[in-house]
Amino acid sequence: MTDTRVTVREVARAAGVSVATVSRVINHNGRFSAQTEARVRDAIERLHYQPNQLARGLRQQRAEAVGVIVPNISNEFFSRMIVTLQAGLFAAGLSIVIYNTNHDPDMERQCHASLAAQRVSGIVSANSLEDVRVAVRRDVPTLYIDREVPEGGLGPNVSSVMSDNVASGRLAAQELARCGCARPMVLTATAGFPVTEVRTRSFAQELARLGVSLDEKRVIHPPATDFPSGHDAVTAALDAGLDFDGVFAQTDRLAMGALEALRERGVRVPQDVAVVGHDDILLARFSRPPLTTIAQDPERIGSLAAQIMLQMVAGELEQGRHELVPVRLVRRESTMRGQNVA
Amino acid sequence: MTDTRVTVREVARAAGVSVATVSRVINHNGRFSAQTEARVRDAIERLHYQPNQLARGLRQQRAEAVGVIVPNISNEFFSRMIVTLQAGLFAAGLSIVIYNTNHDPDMERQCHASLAAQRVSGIVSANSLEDVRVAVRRDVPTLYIDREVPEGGLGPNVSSVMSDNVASGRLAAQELARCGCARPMVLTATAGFPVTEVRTRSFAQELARLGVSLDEKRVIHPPATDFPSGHDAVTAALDAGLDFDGVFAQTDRLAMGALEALRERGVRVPQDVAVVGHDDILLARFSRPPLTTIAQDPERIGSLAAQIMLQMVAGELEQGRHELVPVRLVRRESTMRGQNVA
DNA sequence: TTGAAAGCGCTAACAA
DNA sequence: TTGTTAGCGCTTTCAA
Repeated sequence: MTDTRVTVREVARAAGVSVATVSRVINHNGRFSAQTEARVRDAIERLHYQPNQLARGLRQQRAEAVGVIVPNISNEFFSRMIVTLQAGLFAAGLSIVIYNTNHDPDMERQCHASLAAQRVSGIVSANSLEDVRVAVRRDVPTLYIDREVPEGGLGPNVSSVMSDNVASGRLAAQELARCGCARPMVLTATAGFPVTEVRTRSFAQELARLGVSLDEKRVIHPPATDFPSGHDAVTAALDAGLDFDGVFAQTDRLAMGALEALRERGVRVPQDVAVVGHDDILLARFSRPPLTTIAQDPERIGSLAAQIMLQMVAGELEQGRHELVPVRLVRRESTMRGQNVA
Repeated sequence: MTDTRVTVREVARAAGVSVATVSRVINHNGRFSAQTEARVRDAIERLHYQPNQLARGLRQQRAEAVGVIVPNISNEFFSRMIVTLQAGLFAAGLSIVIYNTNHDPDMERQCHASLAAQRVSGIVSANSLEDVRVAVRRDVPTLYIDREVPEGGLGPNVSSVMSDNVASGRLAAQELARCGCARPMVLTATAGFPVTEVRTRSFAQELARLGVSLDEKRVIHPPATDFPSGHDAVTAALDAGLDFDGVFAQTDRLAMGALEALRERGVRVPQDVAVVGHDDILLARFSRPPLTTIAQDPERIGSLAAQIMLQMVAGELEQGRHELVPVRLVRRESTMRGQNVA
């Protein structure tokens, strides 16, 4: 069993060298003879020595850990992303410290304070509300997930990884157009959410290119992005007599709420209304009907994030990296109309 | 902006006191006049002082952090549990460091080594394969989730929290019996998984009490607990001509795979076969037909875990606490036969 | 190639 | 009530 008590001192004594030499061997620093190294490694092995990360961190002025801030880790997108992020960082000896903010700005401030106090080597911030300008003043490498970040002038300590949201909007537009939709509706997030606004814009643009116009009154901002919000928004739209024959819902949960509302009112999907979701969560293939959706790749995002974070921590980046991860359309029954069931 | 550079020294100087006094005020330790306290707090405020957790941890011989080891955080049960666990610990100033092991014993060893090196204050281990006897020798408080732990004699540093698995088995048995099932089948985990074995045993016992017997040949151990395993196991059972009229699947994913296999073969649920799942994941209400299942309460488990961990860390426990969290039957269409659609 | 020693920022024992 | 100081375990000059 790893004995918590052993220190460099013990190892040094056991190996018959100084603590400095032990440290050199551990960190591959400076020079030492092969013989010395062997003796030290042997002592480490025998004593089950575990370098104290607290002491090392104090000395180096930073912990071998990265902070991860997400709205809610039980969101499938984030939890899947974190799996690969964690694996990638762990392989390089970095641990991850996780916080959920539930989009609460105050909680977010507390998390950042806690991470500062822990002197983490970097911060991965997903979909945070925090002001980027504030972050830039910090000197700790920060990587934003799913977040529009001004590319230039932020220096080497700010990077970002996100899905190709322009492609998302475009693919959704193409799919609904292919279904022959003439009056498409959008269920998006609360107004002002950059990522979803990009998608909506791109959606409208591509529709226009295809000769379909997106009417402002059919762009709906539900209070949240969950199932009930989708359900209620569509129910309200039907009640208000809003006329639509296609839906682009910016989360699958919104889409599934929409499907339920439509079914309740006897509106047929895809015959009367075609529906495209976004994310491709596990649920999507089980909805009634199974949901066509724009799949994100959270695993890819996580491993890319790990890679970039490691580069930033190592000081290898002259400039922040800003990466777009491809999305793809997953066609299921909710858009299977005659013309595209090839 | 939190300035990373400020130390107790600066604060002490600014407040016109010694570093010891600053430390006392911060930690509510020892005595100090109200006036001194005010001056110190003021200085802390003005300088945006953030105590260095690395230094504090080194001095105290332990970090203000708890390690969390799970098979895979993208498993809904764990991610939901972690949300409340994290919140509960954060409120007490503890961060959580997370690892995924994917049930790999070697990875698990590495994680424990890493946590030891970080001198975490405690470890929450979910469904781990690690030997408890090994853990007992460690002096760090360890809390097992979903894990049978011998209650006595482990001392104050080992606790456990899990669902009431005996109740799970009983409820499933009652539900299938109520459906009139005479030849129930069980889809469980790989043999030797303690938690699921408890459920199976309790299931069989309650069935017996109700006059139904569980035939060994209808207890099936699929290779994994996911959708394909459930699908393949049921398909194989049908192919083998196994006769059954009810299924207790020990995860909802297994259950959903079973539903799909049954549908493919034209077996009607619930008319021909009634199905009960376990966990109540988000998906369960969307299956075809919607799945009756035994709901676990991961949020409750997480917050209880936080509470117990805090007690252990504070040294308030004479004995480890071993808590059972209630489960409940959520009845949906997969068991709605005439006799119990009340 | 190796060792001695300073010091990272903090807390706590001891003195005053 | 407050201050002085040792030392947690490590890395890294500086000297040898």
